[in-house]
Amino acid sequence: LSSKSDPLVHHGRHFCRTIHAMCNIHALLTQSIIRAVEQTADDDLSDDERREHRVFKRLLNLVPNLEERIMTGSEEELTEVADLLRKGATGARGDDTKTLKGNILEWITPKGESLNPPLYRNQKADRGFHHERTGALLCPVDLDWSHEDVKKKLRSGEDVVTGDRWPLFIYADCKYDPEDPWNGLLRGDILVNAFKHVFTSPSSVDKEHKATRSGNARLHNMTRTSPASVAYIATQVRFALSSSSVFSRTDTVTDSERFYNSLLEILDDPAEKQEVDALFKWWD
DNA sequence: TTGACAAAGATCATAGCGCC
DNA sequence: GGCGCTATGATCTTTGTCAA
Repeated sequence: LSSKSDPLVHHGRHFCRTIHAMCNIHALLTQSIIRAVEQTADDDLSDDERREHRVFKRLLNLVPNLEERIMTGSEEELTEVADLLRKGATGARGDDTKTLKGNILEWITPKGESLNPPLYRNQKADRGFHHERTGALLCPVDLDWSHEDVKKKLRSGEDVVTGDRWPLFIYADCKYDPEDPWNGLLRGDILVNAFKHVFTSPSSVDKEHKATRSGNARLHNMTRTSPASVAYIATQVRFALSSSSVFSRTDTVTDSERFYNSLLEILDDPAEKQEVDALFKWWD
């Protein structure tokens, strides 16, 4: 076709955004093939392995002929396939990180007002807990940002926020109800805006139909939201609000990987199925 | 109806950084 | 000093618009 890059790169981009953003694709393929060859029974798998297997299934579903290609191909070909997918995945993540970095400021600025002190589109050092607005949004739900010593501890790093402590921005209207943690969960405005930004088109956030070309959702025939796509967006937003300039999965300050996984875990938990179903009905 | 044009996005290439 | 990753400017592609 007209595209010069390998279709696998393209699929890798979508894989990152909607299936799994934080995995080692080569390892995933290798492990999954081993399981397929040994015909491991489903009961013998650990929870993690079962999760991994689901990811693998979705990947096969996404990429035409992938199963045949990796099952019959050589070791070298497998490595090449994994590499192209990985390239697409990291590329997509980088691109999203970049564009959200500037645009997110428009969504966190109250209408008709400006931020005080101002934040800059191309600079992150002043964000995170150093700024009133981003600090309030990132503040873990178990703390109260309006307390001065809470702010102080978060700023100094005395209180380290790990990825499993959820920030306020993932709740609708930034209201967390300790009695009912599901109330408003993952329905925040910023999330919705960021989601549109990435999947529909950046311009679809404030105007209905202005885009002059098809966005990511259409490019990939995406018709529904999925747990991984929302978790991905939440992770991107969390990073965009933070003061760190480098996205790293393992970095202990941002702890993005744990955050992402903790969201996925909740959304995958059979015990929460009802709530999750309601949530995605809302999203669609 | 058509097709040139330019805007809007997607993707690519690479410099720079931290780590071993 | 090499290696792997990320950020970001540069480049390529697609699509809606508008005038003929």
